[in-house]
Amino acid sequence: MTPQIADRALSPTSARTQARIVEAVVEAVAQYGISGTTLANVATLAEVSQGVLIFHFKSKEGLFAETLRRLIEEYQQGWQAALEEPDPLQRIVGLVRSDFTAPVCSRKKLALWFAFWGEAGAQPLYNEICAKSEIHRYEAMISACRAFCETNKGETCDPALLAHSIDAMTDGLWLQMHISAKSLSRTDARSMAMAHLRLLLPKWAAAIPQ
Amino acid sequence: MTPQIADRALSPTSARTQARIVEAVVEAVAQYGISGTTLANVATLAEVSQGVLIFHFKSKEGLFAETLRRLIEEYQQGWQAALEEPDPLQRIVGLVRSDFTAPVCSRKKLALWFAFWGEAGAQPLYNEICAKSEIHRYEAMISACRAFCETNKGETCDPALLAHSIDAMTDGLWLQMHISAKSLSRTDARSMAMAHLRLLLPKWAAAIPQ
Amino acid sequence: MTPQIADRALSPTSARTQARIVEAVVEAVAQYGISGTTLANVATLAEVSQGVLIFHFKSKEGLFAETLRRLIEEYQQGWQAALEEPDPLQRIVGLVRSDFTAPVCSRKKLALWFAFWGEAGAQPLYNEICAKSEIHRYEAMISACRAFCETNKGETCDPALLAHSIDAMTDGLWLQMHISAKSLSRTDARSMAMAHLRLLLPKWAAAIPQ
Amino acid sequence: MTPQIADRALSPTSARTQARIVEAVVEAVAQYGISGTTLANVATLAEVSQGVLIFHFKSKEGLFAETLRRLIEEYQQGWQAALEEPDPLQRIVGLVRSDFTAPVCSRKKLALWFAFWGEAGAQPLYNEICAKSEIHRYEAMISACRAFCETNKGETCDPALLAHSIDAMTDGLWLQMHISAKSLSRTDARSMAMAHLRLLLPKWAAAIPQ
DNA sequence: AATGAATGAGCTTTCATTCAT
DNA sequence: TATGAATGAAAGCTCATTCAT
Repeated sequence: MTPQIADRALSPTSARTQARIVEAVVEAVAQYGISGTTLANVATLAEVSQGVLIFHFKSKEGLFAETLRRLIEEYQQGWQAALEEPDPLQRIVGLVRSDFTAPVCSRKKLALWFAFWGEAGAQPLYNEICAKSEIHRYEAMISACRAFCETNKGETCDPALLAHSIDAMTDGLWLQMHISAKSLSRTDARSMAMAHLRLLLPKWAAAIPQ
Repeated sequence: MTPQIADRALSPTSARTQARIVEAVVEAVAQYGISGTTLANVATLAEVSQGVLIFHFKSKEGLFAETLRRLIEEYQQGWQAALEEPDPLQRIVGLVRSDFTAPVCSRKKLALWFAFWGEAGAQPLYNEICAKSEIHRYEAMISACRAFCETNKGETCDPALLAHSIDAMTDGLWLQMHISAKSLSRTDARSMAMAHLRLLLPKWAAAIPQ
Repeated sequence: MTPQIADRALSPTSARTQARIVEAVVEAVAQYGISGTTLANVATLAEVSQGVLIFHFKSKEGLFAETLRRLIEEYQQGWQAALEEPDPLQRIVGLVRSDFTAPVCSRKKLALWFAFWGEAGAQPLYNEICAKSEIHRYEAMISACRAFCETNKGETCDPALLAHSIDAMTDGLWLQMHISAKSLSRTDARSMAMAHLRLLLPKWAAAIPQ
Repeated sequence: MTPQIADRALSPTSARTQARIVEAVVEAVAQYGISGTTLANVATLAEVSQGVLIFHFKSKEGLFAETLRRLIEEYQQGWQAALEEPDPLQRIVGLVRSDFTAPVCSRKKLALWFAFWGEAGAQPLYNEICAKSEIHRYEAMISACRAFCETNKGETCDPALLAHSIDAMTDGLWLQMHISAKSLSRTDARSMAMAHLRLLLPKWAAAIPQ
């Protein structure tokens, strides 16, 4: 969706090669960290020559940025599916649950997210890409919250507070899964997120699944 | 508390130099990220020669590890002060609030934490240091939660759930402060953490400060 | 015969570059000694960048080891030619004379041998490579000596003693040529080796050339 | 005999410290080779600070040169004892045997000799020191040989050839002991040297010991 | 499109030497 | 005399990038 060369269609061969390379970056970053990931070990993992990496992505930074974009893209496709749900509460539930699906929330993907967040403090490019995605996602969440509050006029219901609290809990659970001293499993984390949601919305607890 | 050479006292000169160097690492990592931090720019920031870095810390990795240890040490000294509080609930409150004090929760320190967490996925050494500290802190939190539940026998009160939920929220708020698309301030984050606590313990909400 | 990468054929370009580099190492060690030979001066002598040295030989030690292997290889090809001689005595003579040919016994090559032998006391790798080659060569000498003694049944003739004595004399002459206080020439050394041989085998003196 | 500071007597303390340092150099060179010997590991072995090395020997090269001088000095004191023998043949025998005494011919000392000879190709200073010592020793040997030939007028006897052959054999045996693929013992080497002498002087074989 | 040898700037590290104490 | 922290030049090595093929 955000290919490197936007104005020209990629040949199928190129697309396949690029996908393979990005996959190798994911593997390398998870294995060696961002500072330990070199074009050489990416090339080895992708079983291509070093030259093609530059050929397709122009520079190492370009390769990393593209990898981040695809990571975000995949994440986005996950949560956007939840938006089709007509009921606002179920939309909120769907958004939260999408953060704990297997492809999004694997050990490898979490390592990738934290690797980029770790660098984001210093690399404005990553920061910007991450921030844009986060805003996008937050917008979806808060509009679901707003819709939910609308439908429950009698109750005091602050959509912003709700959205922030939900997002913070999700992010925190991701961090705990990543550092994993307590080795929190994906499903345990999801259960905790749901429990938090029930705590936030005690009146609708029955409608919120495990 | 965790000096580099544990079995021999450092000369005051050495201690001062080492402190200056570690300070420079903090600055450099916050500014350039872990992968952009070189011995050269650390030496420049500390206004010492590159040689002393190795002289005192043996290697770049040793320097980073020592920096991480001191970061954790500082953090720990913050939350351990809260343990002196006799009332369990106030101990919990104190632990949470200590995560949002200025020295622990500055933009620079957050960048440092996330830089290390980003690398922790790949660097077993960092992972181990972080994990050990996290366990230590979690122990303090859960024992406060247990004591709190003890004193409130009538209520259903799961100390583990309580502790996990509190920690997850704190971690999530740190992450949001770091990525900062919504530019969450330290005091706002603290307020949200307190609100979350009141939500978890509605019966004691009045005893939980802003 | 002992290429760096044994399981894959080198491209002609690589082979040429590697040969050039090894040649430069020989020059550098002869000129500056092992401890004075740096990747920088090898690169300068070979007129290549420092990077290629590592690219082709992985490390400085790898480069030195390969140089030693090629030195031995060249030496070996010299003495193995002598083995084709059918007469055992002439085979012995041939082996001895091969130690004093121009390519094997130049000032530069001697400097190289002694540089490696000097380090061999401390570097197990060099020691092993040297020892293996020496055993190989000694095997050739002693089997020639055994064959010679066989054909001269009447005489008392200890092949091991003969072989050891010949080798010791050769080695000693090499050392004297290297330290060269008396500036012993290659041909003078060869004459002395031949004289020593005639002394050891007085009955066959006439068959042993100058 | 050749102290670093010739014009001023050393204090006993200094002399002791210097001796200890030189001993450490011997150890270090035998263990790590010349290129692996640093002031740091010499200081560690000698259990002194790095500063004193420079204080006493001015530079690393000065330290090495002094070590070489003391090595030679010790060697010289060994063979000069043999000169007191009135009989020329026994003087020759004594000179040869002095090359195979325990202090002169240990694994460590041989490593030292070859380390310096290895560098002598490139370091004029070492070369000069070695050469001077060698000439000195050769003078002693050839004058013994001349005296021997004098007393045996009837025989053809070339003192230079004799001396060269003896020295070459000794040097060769040293080299073989150093590389030691065949693990030649000191006493075996001495026996071979004696056998060589008997071969050179068959008429006097009975007077030449094992 | 793809390769892989080559480059060269810059990295981490080493180490002889200096110097305040 | 002796120490050991500090220096700084230079070492070995890494790695993003280039380019002839």
